[in-house]
Amino acid sequence: MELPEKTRFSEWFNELIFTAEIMDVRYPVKGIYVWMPFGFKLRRKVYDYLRSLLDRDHEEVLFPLLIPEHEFMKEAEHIRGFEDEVYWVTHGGLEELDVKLALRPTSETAIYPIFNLWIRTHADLPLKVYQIVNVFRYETKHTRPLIRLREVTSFKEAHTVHATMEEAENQVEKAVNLYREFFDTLGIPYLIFQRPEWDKFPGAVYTLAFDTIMPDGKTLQIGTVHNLGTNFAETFDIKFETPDGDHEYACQTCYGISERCIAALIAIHGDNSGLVLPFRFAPIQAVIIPVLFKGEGRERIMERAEEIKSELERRGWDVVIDDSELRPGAKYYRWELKGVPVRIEIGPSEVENNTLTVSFRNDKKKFEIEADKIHELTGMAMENDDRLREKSRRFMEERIRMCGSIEEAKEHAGKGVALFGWCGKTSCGEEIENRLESTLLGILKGGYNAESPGECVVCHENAPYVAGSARTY
RNA sequence: GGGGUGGUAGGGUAGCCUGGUCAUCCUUGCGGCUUUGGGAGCCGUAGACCCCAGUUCAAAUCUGGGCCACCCCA
Repeated sequence: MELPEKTRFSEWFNELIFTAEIMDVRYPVKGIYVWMPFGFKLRRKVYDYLRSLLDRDHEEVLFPLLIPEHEFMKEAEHIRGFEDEVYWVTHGGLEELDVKLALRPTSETAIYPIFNLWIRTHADLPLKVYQIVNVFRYETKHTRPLIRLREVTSFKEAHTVHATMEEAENQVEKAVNLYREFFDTLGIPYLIFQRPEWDKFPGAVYTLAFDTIMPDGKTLQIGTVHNLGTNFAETFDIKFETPDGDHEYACQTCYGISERCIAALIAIHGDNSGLVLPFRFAPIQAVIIPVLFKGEGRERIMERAEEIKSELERRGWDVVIDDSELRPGAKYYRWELKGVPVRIEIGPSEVENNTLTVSFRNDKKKFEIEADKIHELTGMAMENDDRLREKSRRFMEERIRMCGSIEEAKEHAGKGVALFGWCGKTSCGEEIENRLESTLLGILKGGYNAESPGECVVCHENAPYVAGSARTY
């Protein structure tokens, strides 16, 4: 029952996911897991928020899971990027299908043939839609819950279409800002990189990616934004009539976030006692623990607990009273494991003095407040979340280092993100990957302030860019 | 991509080498008594040899294959 220490991150994470009842990891197919009720509530709160951000200027749609082979095979680069990992539906019952159907690994080739029908003139643009769906990838190595999955259950993908490249670039920036807001609210710090040519989304002109640093120093890609230019428009013949009557290919973007955001949320905030969750996203925001003694006003304590519960619920909190038969200490451990941000204890003394004993999950310090100051708890919970965010940011920044030499970068890329000057040439980029034995994340575009030292860490020629490298998930 | 280790109850394990008695222990679940301000105790009870084939009078144990998990290296 004892959770491994967080310093043994991999074990800690796997164990926590299961014991905190986020996911049941026992589903008998590799890389496929079950969302349990508690985990699903967490997912829902996070995705409701993500939805609310997108709903500002996107429309939600739902495209089919199955993609006919001839559509999937249209975009050459795209196919090459995914062919190793696509699941195919080849049979209907006992009959072999004439047209094989791909389980979407991502939905470009499902959506864009229909965009071709939807888009006629400049008045149809810009078009901005998103969907939250499951996608399938036949991962061959090391699957793990929430991080490397064969069925990604929570893929939010947005797809936009624009008249000009400039507008598409603009949209990329908007998407980046939207993701910034999302991760800032979750308290997940990030670095933004423009991925190297060989690591961009298959079919994209360029790819920006959000990476966060996990407790073991490896980075986790938690969001991507792609400028597709006219690459897919040319393949799927997505054209529009301009005001002048010409026909031009549209420019597209797409950007995605998966349940890796929840992996990051858990990994970054959690501690040796279990989950730590920001108030806003906690499935249970407060637990009330009645402390009952034999014959000492049990009914009065339970009544009081109910009153406090209703009071908090009126303020929109999700509250649980733990009236199980466990002793109070056992209950504390249980709810700390589950990351409940606020704990309120009510016993004979609280009833008598009209107070509440409160403890926040973060720092675990207990204190008393007057019961009629209960309205102050929301503000305190928010301040607590601010501290969580700061702590996470500090953690990340401690693991980023500007490195002046290959040797230094290699040393540091095993512990966090090594930054260095890069001329931008592919040959130097490849040499960096080989010599550092880690992944070149790309050109730093945000999330951390760093100036280029002026020369490339490999060729020592002029380096306009700061690039980063790390071991990655 | 390469290598290694393993799969026994809901979770964690012993037994396996050397085939043969009621498959070990901890934990969890359930019922009861007692207790409750940081993981209580006692009594009772339930629950397992990953799947498929093979060898054998007999397989958790040996052999082959499959599925799954974990670790190390690239």
